[in-house]
Amino acid sequence: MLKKEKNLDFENAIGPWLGKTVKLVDFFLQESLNELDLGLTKEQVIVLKRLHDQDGMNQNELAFVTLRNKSSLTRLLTNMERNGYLVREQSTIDKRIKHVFLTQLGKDIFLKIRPVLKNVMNTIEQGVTEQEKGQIITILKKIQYNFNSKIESI
Amino acid sequence: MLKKEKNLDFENAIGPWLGKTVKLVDFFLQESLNELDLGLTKEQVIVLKRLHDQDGMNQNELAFVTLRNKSSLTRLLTNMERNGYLVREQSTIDKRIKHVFLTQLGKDIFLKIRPVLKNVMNTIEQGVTEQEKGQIITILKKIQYNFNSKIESI
DNA sequence: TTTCAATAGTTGCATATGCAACTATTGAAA
DNA sequence: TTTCAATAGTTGCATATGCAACTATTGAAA
Repeated sequence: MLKKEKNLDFENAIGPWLGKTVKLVDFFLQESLNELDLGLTKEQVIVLKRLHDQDGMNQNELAFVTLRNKSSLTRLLTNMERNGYLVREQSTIDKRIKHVFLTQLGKDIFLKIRPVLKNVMNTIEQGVTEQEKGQIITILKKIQYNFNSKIESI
Repeated sequence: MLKKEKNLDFENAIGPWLGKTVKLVDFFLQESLNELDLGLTKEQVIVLKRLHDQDGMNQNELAFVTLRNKSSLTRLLTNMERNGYLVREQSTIDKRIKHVFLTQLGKDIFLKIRPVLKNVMNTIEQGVTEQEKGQIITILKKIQYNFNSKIESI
């Protein structure tokens, strides 16, 4: 068992546990979305959710809150615009900026998928006590702080 | 504040906190790898790590432990084979199966990146007490259990 | 006014991913 | 032996991603 110490220990480290957990959650989310047969990806769903909360954000803001590179966001929005979920509108004040608005279709679709998101969130927290919920969020905040101070660009 | 209850609450749910945390970790890991200028992706590094632990796994096993679709793995391995990190060898016992072995280059590269992985894992756990570490892993296991029982295919 | 660094968004290039359909092979039942 | 469902891996197609270089626009300094 001494040999173990020389290697990277994935069993007793937080990182790999986190990574695996999020992958399982993502699988389940995408699988649930596929069942709806709307051709939505989980990434698109997050954008719908953010715009539903705050319509008209510009692309920079949307990239920031969804933790995406602005070029990734550009193409994600292009796909979603093509599907009629949203529109981009150039700002009259600053012509560099584009505001993003949900269309009626986008709003309707979001209402359809909301139960799916709720179900995923409920499944995550099944059997997790309120105390544990507080504990994990506290620890996750701590971890985020460790990286926020190390990462300059989003 | 009553309106909040009707919406999905991303602030007090575990899922979004998990997702954001993993994204930050992944950014930092990829950024650290980019500094080494070896052209490695974080996905490739995980494969190197797994093969370093257990050389000669077949593709199915490797897909399973890295939580990847077998077609994703096929192409990930193709890229890594092209870069000379590994080789595939058809099994003589069952010709459908391909075993994957690290080359000397692959082994050398892994030793170079091991400190980077160690650093990421240390950064995650900075300021996290042993007690908290136990807590979060316990809770993550619980969450994984919730999904493992719901997801049939990997 | 002119100049030019900073900013918002886009595009080229390369990688990673999943689904569905495919090929090759295996092994058990007929 | 022959047949055929099951299995391992690959390929086509579409989406998502990040870096670097690009265009268009802004706004402040000269």
